[in-house]
Amino acid sequence: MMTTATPKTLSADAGAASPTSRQSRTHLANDAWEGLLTAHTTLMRQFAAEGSWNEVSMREYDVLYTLTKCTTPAGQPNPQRIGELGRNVLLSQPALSRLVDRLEARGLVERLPDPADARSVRIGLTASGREAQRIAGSSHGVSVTRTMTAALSPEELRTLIALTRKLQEATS
Amino acid sequence: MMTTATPKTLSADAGAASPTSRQSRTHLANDAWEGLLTAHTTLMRQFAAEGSWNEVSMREYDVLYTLTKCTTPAGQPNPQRIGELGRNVLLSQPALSRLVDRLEARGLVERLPDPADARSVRIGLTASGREAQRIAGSSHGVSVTRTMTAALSPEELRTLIALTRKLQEATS
DNA sequence: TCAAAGTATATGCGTATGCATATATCAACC
DNA sequence: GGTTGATATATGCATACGCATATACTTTGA
Repeated sequence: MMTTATPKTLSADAGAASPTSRQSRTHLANDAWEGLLTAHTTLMRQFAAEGSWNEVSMREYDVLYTLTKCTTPAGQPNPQRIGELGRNVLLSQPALSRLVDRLEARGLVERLPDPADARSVRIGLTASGREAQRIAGSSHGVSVTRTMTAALSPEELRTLIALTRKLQEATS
Repeated sequence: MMTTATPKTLSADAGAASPTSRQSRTHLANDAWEGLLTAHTTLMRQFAAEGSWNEVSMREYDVLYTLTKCTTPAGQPNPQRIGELGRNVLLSQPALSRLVDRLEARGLVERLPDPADARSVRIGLTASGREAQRIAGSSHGVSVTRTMTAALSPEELRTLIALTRKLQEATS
């Protein structure tokens, strides 16, 4: 999906136990990225098809989930800055600002002033927002669990977690 | 980024060598998906920032690359159906149809009749399209190689390829 | 303390996207 | 062979997006 040119033997030599047995490091790196990208596309489609995204779209859910996830060490809800939310969502800052507009208009989040910085705005979940996240999430979570466990063993899941964490850490 | 609710210990217990040491299979599956999603977001941003996407946007490149990649076993260029292209790109069919419109207007691809099926349209790369892919791809390929090899060893890259392949196969 | 540079969010505007649906063709069945 | 349902792509329309920029505030440094 995304690599330099002339692949030809892209995944043609994967017959044996060791997939893509002997390749240049460049080809290996690009194949890995392409694999990640393709898996992402395939899984996104799968999860979009299953799950009920009538109340809340997948991208909106992504924001609501991030807000649910982010709690203080003590477990208190912790309204996030728009910029912070943007780190998790593949959207431009203006697009995210307007996504928050729409969520706010529907009463799912609220813009709160930041006591420490008057430029900033804290986005907080409302009760409805928390509820919407919970409903969409339960359906989605089942879907994710089913698909991921069908494809990978627990050990492989752990390996995938470790590898994606390394990628994040090396990039950010 | 995307999981069911009440995560709390999302990646908090990853202190030791074995990350996310003991978790329910459900939590494991959702963490793996979240990891994949976050890595995707982070890397996409990275590759968008590097690389020169002036002539061709990343999504356009994705289509051009797919066309470059798809060749007959003999190595002949193999114009793809729009539906086939859509499998690789996270776009709706109408959006892809119009993306092809724009690429065609710029002379990067051409719509060819399908001899076997008059409903279908084959999308073929033009010389300019191949050239545009090559130029964008060389810059992008360097970026991908640098980032991926900085984060993961060759063995880890191979593992990631294997895992993402399993995910695709189990899903599609 | 004030000016200049930096940061966080919002808005104007043109374009791309998704949903629903239209159009054209194929495939199957009678 | 003609009708019915499925498949491949295209178009109308409302909406969401990205880029450039504006606005508001903070930080730095003289």
